[in-house]
Amino acid sequence: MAKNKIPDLPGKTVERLSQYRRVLYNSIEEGKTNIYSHELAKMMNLTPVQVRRDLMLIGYSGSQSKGYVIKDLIALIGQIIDSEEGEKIAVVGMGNLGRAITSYFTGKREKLSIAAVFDNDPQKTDRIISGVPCHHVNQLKEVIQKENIQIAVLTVAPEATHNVAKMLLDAEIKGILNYTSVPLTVPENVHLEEYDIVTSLEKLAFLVKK
Amino acid sequence: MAKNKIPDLPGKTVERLSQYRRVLYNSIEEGKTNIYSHELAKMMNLTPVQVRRDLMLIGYSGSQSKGYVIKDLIALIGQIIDSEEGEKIAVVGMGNLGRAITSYFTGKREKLSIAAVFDNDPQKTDRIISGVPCHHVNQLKEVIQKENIQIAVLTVAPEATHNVAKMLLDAEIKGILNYTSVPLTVPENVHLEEYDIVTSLEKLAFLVKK
DNA sequence: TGGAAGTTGATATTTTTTTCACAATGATAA
DNA sequence: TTATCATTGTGAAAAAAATATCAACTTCCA
Ligand SMILES: NC(=O)c1ccc[n+]([C@@H]2O[C@H](COP(=O)([O-])OP(=O)(O)OC[C@H]3O[C@@H](n4cnc5c(N)ncnc54)[C@H](O)[C@@H]3O)[C@@H](O)[C@H]2O)c1
Ligand SMILES: NC(=O)c1ccc[n+]([C@@H]2O[C@H](COP(=O)([O-])OP(=O)(O)OC[C@H]3O[C@@H](n4cnc5c(N)ncnc54)[C@H](O)[C@@H]3O)[C@@H](O)[C@H]2O)c1
Repeated sequence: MAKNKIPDLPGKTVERLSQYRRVLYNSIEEGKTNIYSHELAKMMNLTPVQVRRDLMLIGYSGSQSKGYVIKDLIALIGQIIDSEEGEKIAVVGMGNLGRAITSYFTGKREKLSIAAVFDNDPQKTDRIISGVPCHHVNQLKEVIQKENIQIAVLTVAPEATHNVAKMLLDAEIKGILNYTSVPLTVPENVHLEEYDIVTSLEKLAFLVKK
Repeated sequence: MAKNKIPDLPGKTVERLSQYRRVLYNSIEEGKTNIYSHELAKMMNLTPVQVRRDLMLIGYSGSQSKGYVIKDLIALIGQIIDSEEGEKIAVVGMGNLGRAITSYFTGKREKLSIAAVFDNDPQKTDRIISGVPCHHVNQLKEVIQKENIQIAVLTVAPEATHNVAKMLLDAEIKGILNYTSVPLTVPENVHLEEYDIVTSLEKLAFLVKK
């Protein structure tokens, strides 16, 4: 592994770093330049110690009097979690969810962009959707390799999940974010995240009934 | 607390129980009646020990020869995570995401239903969307209390988040699933879950670049 | 009949994640 | 100058989560 400047961070810390950056952008907009661990913690429903521990892990130091310098912290988080050249993303399945995600995400991050989307419905393909070209799914491998896309978001109809996943692996995708309710299994050199709103709601329902 | 039949389960176990049930439904459809821990584990990318541990926590016993009886297990998971009378949900913000979620979720679970949705755009209110009545947000408290809705999904425009959250708390909501990128803080008797696709994608990008 | 294979259930252990506790620092003001 | 205060950074402890290990049970088959 060539780049070894990246510390070996706990997964939870990586998620929080992304969230820290999000709220820090808001703070900048409000005109703040510095922030204390307890302020950041409050905004994220965490403890100040948790915040300091995370920042310690990425090697960032603040000052006791002024706290952390927001723009430096944002920059450092970027160095840690962004890739320098940027990372391209594909969304496969331009139904309700795929379109919602594409229109929401587009332009949100400098180093992460949705470079192509796919569907198998000719009504949707060969046009621009939310500023992104929509290709027919049978061009998936070609486009992914040409554009050097490494990450895919799966929002196809459930019954198409396994087929499309196979195509993605064949195109040597490196990470998949699976929103279909069909669980996937991938080789261990491919990173997989899954999310289902049903799980979140059932968890909430469980907590509420207690 | 009246109901004390509910074991005090780890949050992670609750999430997995919801997912077990989801894949078990699929297995039933494929004609299976019994399942071994290693099969369930494989489908969910877990270890068999993890599966057995979770089932132990809810007090379910299988047989060494036949494994677990799928329909019994589904029923028991239901007893644990579902509320008997069912739980009603509101979705606030009928934009792209709110509509995608509503159409996806409706009819998916017996004990969890989206009973009302809200928006502030007169073009969207006072009609049926994906089978659910859409009210103007200024009727939020009234409808939530009349329908006895305890859980809300927040998918409004970011700038409306705090206002709407305040209204939900005022209507004595018990759980909020927040999809806006604006972090919320709620009283501790209210349960809060947050999810943002940007976090998932940034985490994936981090893992991919390593 | 006996033993090999494969499974569950549970205790023990390890790993990961969070929290505690406090020394060190620097700013403030008496 | 010196005491006070709020803050950071971090080793140590605790809590939570995952994994290892293995006895006990069932089935099957030689
Ligand atoms: N994880 C969540 O929280 C969540 C929320 C909503 C929906 N979903 C899931 O996301 C998926 C999409 O949901 P939706 O509401 O957008 O459904 P949808 O029916 O609106 O969209 C599905 C899209 O997939 C396309 N498609 C079907 N087969 C395809 C194939 N082989 N190749 C390429 N595209 C194909 C269809 O043309 C359609 O555009 C479904 O699997 C649904 O279960 C998940
Ligand atoms: N968490 C995620 O992964 C994710 C993904 C996509 C979008 N989002 C967020 O979800 C929200 C909705 O996204 P979208 O793409 O559907 O946007 P959208 O603009 O399509 O929808 C927003 C809806 O909220 C309604 N609204 C605005 N103010 C309101 C108010 N005061 N009361 C009631 N309704 C109000 C609007 O009328 C509109 O229908 C945004 O905050 C967006 O940032 C999150």
